[in-house]
Amino acid sequence: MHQYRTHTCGQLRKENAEEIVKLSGWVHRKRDHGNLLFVDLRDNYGITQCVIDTENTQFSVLEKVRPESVITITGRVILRDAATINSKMPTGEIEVSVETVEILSMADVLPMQVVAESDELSEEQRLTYRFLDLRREKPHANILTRNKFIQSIRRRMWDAGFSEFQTPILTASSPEGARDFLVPSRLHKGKFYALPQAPQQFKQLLMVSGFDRYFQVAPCFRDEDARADRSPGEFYQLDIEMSFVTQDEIFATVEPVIQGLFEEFAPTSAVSKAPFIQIPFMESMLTYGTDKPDLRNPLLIKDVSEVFKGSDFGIFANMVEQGGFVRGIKTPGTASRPRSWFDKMNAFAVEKEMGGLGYITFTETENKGPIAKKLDEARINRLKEITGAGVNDTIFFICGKGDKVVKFAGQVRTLLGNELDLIEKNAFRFCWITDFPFYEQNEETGAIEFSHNPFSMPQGEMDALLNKNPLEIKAYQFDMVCNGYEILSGAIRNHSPEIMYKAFEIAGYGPEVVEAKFAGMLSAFKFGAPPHGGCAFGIDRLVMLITDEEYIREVIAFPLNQQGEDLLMKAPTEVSEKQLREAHIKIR
RNA sequence: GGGGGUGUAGCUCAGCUGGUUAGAGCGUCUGCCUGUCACGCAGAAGGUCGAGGGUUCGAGCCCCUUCACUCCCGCCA
Repeated sequence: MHQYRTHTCGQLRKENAEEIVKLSGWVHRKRDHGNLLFVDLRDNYGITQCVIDTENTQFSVLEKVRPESVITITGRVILRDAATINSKMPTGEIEVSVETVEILSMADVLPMQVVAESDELSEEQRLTYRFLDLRREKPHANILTRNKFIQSIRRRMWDAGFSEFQTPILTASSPEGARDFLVPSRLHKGKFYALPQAPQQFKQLLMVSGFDRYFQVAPCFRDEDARADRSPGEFYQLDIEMSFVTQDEIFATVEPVIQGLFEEFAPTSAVSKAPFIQIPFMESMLTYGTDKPDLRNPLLIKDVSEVFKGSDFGIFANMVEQGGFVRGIKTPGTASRPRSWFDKMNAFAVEKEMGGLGYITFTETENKGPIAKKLDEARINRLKEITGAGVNDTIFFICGKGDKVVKFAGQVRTLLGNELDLIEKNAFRFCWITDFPFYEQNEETGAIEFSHNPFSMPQGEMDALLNKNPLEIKAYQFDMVCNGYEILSGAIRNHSPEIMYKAFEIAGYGPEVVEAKFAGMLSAFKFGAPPHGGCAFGIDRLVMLITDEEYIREVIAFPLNQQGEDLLMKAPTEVSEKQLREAHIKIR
């Protein structure tokens, strides 16, 4: 019987000495000493050193084999001399003395070096020859980690009483949200399917169908541009939905899953313990200048507008008078920093077209900085009280108006945290962001629009829609954030047709629009719908966090490049006239 | 849609103020080498300097156009 191997290349140990074994794999490295040749043979499981000398007639065969060729070696396992043991390799105490060699697949001269560090290769090369790239240690390990991670997700979800479902890939274009990928219909001229941006409506329909606890490792498709932490085109999410739940019950269900996953896959890192802290959206925007706060950064933004109101520091006082604000960030122990450092911080603000970055520094003897002289002692004391600043500390000020400046304060917080090396190392810090506004006002048109997700339930339900200022209504809408990355988004859904009609009416849509857009959902909600809610984790982003990768491509086997192209398979591509004709498509 | 960066040997890059025949490391090929493990030593081949146009006595280098890749903003309910 033909056989490719008796062991893998990561398997043999000194206990196997004297066994006749057969190994198959890739030629990782060759070290040719003329009359003695070492070949490192590599497979998915490891590397084993094989050795042959000129007494064996197959020496010349092996000598001519190029790196990355696939070969089978038969030979005897021998113990290495003490002096030649390689303690860096799990198989380093033995080697295989080659008896026969079979070449299964000779490799051509390589277009890129497989034995190289990732950062020595260009993205273009790596993606064009992804099959070579994925042979390399780190990319290979990342994809296997992803496998184990998803395996663990499934086990944890099943253990928590969830069932896994599959929902359609060919579905209807959804009117809200991202751009759809469209698929033309052959049978229905002029009509299109869309790939799902998320299984949102289907998982809600499953709840109406009485399934109670749903999850799916769901492929999602959005025709939007890429970022370092956002794969273009497609990504996977852990999609979850539950019936008869409150927001707190969703939190309590999800927290142990995510905590457990991070403790399992990042065992040497500090991981937040459930329950995770909850930060209302408005508070997050004030204190962190973002709705994705990195809690590893200890710096906090405080509103100090009251201190400057009516003060002699005209720029700030006037801004507060005009409805603006002043925010302060205390940085501990920075009083002795040279002037050039403060200039550098200021330059950052100028670069962002934010005027500048004011500051007061407190020493034993004086309050330094141009702003300090304009404030009386009472105001200075109030500043110290609000920010917690004391001797040797500096307060940086951000002054202005509007959303852009709120976010700028967040950028300053991040900059200062990095500059002062205050970011907690080797830690995963989780929090919930809650109470997102249900509506927001379009800055240009003044129109009331959904700020997030029209499927979520407004807090206060119908009563709030009827009696509150729309801009003050919160949604049962939440995110989970880890180290500055949004890793989950979720909501308690709106399962009431009446509330849905009213919610859309406030956003300027009549019932005919709701019926046209969400016919299936509305129909389902009219025949007995359980209150339900759920959420979705970005799986790629989670794997990126646990593998400590900066780019999401590193944890996806075959990612598209930034232009949404597959350089290996050459997608997207033109198609034949016949295919176009059948799809009723004409290219302009 | 907008902004930044990069493009020189198969790969990763250097190339000064515009000036002789465009360099290095790795890889490839040839020769030597029986204990290496990023083996070593000697040698060789390998270039449309992304493409097109311009300025100049002279362009890898300056200018214009264009293409590709990459990062960011917009966008991502």
